[in-house]
This record gives sequence, structure tokens and C-alpha cells, in this order.
Amino acid sequence: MNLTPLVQSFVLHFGEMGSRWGINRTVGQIYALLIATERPLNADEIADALALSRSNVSMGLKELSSWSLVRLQHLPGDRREYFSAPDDVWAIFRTLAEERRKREVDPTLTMLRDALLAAPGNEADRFAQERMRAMHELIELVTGWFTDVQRLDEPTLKQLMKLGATVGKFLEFKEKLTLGAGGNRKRAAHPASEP
Amino acid sequence: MNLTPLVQSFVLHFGEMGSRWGINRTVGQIYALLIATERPLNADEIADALALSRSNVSMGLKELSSWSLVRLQHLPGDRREYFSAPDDVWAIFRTLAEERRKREVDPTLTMLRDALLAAPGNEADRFAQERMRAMHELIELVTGWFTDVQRLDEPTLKQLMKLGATVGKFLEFKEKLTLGAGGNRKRAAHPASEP
DNA sequence: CTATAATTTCACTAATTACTGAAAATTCTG
DNA sequence: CAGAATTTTCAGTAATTAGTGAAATTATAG
Repeated sequence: MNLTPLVQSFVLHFGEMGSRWGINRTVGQIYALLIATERPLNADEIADALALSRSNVSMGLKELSSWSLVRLQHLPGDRREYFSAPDDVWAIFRTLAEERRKREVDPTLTMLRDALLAAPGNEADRFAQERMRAMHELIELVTGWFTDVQRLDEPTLKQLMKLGATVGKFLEFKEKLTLGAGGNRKRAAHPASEP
Repeated sequence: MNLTPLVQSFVLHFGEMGSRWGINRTVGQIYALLIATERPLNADEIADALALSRSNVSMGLKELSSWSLVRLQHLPGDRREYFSAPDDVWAIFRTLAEERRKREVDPTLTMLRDALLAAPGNEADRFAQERMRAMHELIELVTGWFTDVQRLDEPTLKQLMKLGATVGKFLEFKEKLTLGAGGNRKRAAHPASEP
């Protein structure tokens, strides 16, 4: 297979970008190709299109699978495995965020929690723990918010994004109501509520 | 200088984590040390505490500076440069997000925009462009939202995070009002509004 | 301006990570 | 179940990235 210049540049860009993240060039390129191509591709087609060894593609696809980023399917009358990316970019984004959380954030939270349990040996420890506490709080807040918001359907999510900082104004407004007049209306619920 | 076990494990963890991001182990360790230590440190102290060469520390600090993650200051009667991390974790988080946007997201947006300008040569291109369009839209929305929200002060931000998906409910409610009864109240503004 | 302290640069080496081809393992077909 | 097709593994090599010490540069004190 022979890539058009358009797809070519898309693929190359993602290769470069991939290496800035934990993901390596090859994996980035493979995924870009899958995203940009309508029909599912088999490993040989990918290897051919990107000029990579078959084994390298196998490893790359394995990596992508471990991130739950590709769908594997079979074509009738063809024994080979065909791969494709989800066609909803929001789904890709969510999966990516979810996986990074598992791999990068959760271990950090665990480490922080352990560190916070220990009795500080001296003033230095005391200070370090205070920083860790703040960091732990921030991470919990952000990730909690994220899992919460992840559950929203796409249109609502889009709307929410478009709102932007307006939400802040809504909050300030609510604040005033709560603080100002003695009475307050519905109180905002905690995160992690029912669907 | 001799690290306490508590700080030690914090530093080592960030070293490991750092390498999962673009940042290398040394840089991760240096920053963790700065975060966990109350007083500013000079390069020799860092090199000593982490058992790194002086030159390596110099490079690491340079890297951190380029990310605007450290403050440089001078102590009276001491010619050496002293470094410290901001003491507000939210500020660190914002800086990090901002820098990553500049380095990783903006170039991608540019690439996508260019690709979208080109006239599709064939059906494959047409499809690829459609995917790129969706991706471009998503990135614009998310980053736009982010810069918007970044402007909020910390307490409001915290509140917003705590709200979580409740905001979604607020939106649904608003939706009903707008669609249901002919009249609607204040309409939500666009992003990027005044302070 | 000179001497010294402090920092940075850079060529080199070490360590890590990526990639390949050959061989092994798995899966499917007849 | 034999044989072919397909995928995976893995040891070896290539490429990249990280880290060091010596030398060069910059800054400051006297």
C-alpha cells in the first residue's frame, strides 16, 4: 500500500509526537494509520505501508491492544487479523485518559498515601508530607472530577466544554445565594453520584 | 545532604514516573527534591543529595527552567544560585499543562489545520480528513475549555472539580428549560470571555 | 584587571530503548 | 492430524538518549 501525502504527514507527525509521550514512534505511526484509514488493516498491510518489519508491527499492535485502543476483527474468508481504531475520537480520548490514569496516576496516589501514613521523623519530613498532602488532594480532585465527567454522553460533554469558565460564574452566583440571603436552594451534591 | 526515607521514596518514585512522560529520570528526581524541600537548594546540594554529577544537575535545572517550573533566587552573601519549586501545587499543575499544550498540542493543531486546508485527492484522503476534522474539533474544544478554566482562582477551581458530573445535570436542566417552555432565561456565553 | 568561584558546554561513554530476522508457537484448513 | 498460514517471541544489533568529567565560559570579589 502506498500512502497519500496527506496521510503520510499525519502518520509522521504522530510518530514524532508519540515519542514525546511514553509511546514510541512506531506505535504512534501505526495508530495514526489506523485512525486515518477507513477499512481495517492487517499487520502485513501496516508493515508494508509504514516500511516496518512484520515483528515490529506485531509488537506495536500488542502495545496498542494493551491500551485498549484498537479493535480486532476478522474478515470473512480471511484468516488474518484486521485492526481498526474506534471511529469516535472522544472514545479514543477517554480511553487514553483512563489508561494513563491507571498507569501513571494511580501508582503515584498509592505512593503518596503510604508516605502520608508514616509518622514524620523530623521537620524536613513534616514539610515534605505537607507538600505531598496538597499534591494528593489535587490529584484526587482532578481524577475524581474526570471519572465523573467521563460518564457524560458526548453531546453533554461538548456543551460543557463550550461553557468554559462560565461555569465559574455560575458557581460564584450560587455562592452569593448561599452566603447572602439566609436561605439556599438545592445544594450541590458530592461527586460520584448515580447515573 | 542526606535524604530521609520519606523524601527518598518520593524522589525515586518521581524519577521512575518522569521517564514515562517525556521527562527523564534525573529531571524528575531533581524536581521531586525541590518540591519536598522547604528551603531553596543550590546545584551542588542537589548533586550531592541525589548522587548525580554536577553537570547533569546543571542540565536538569536548565530543562526545568525551560518548563518554567523552578524559581531561581540568590541568598545574601552567597554567589551560588538557589532553586525552588512553587509552593502551590495548583500553580505547578497549571504550568505543566500550559507547557505541554505549547509543545505537544499546538504543533498538532497546526498540522491538522494544514491538512484540512488541502483538497482531498481521493476517497482515502476524504476519509482521513474527516477524522482529522473531528480530532481538530475535539482538541480545540478541550484546550479552549482548559485555558478558560485556568483563569479561575483556586477556590473556585476546587469547587468546580468537586461538582463533578453535577454540572452535567445542570446542563440537562438548562436544556429542558430552553427546549421545553418557549422562553429561556440567561443564555450561556461562549468561551473566552472577559475575566 | 586578576584570581577565584560558579556554571555551562561538549565530546565521550554508559545505559536504555527500538527494531529486525530467524525460529518457535499458534491457529486454522482440509 | 498433517501441513500451511499467521502471529509471536526473542536474541542480537542498531539507534537513541542519559550521564560524566574535563575544559571553556561567565560572573563576582578584591
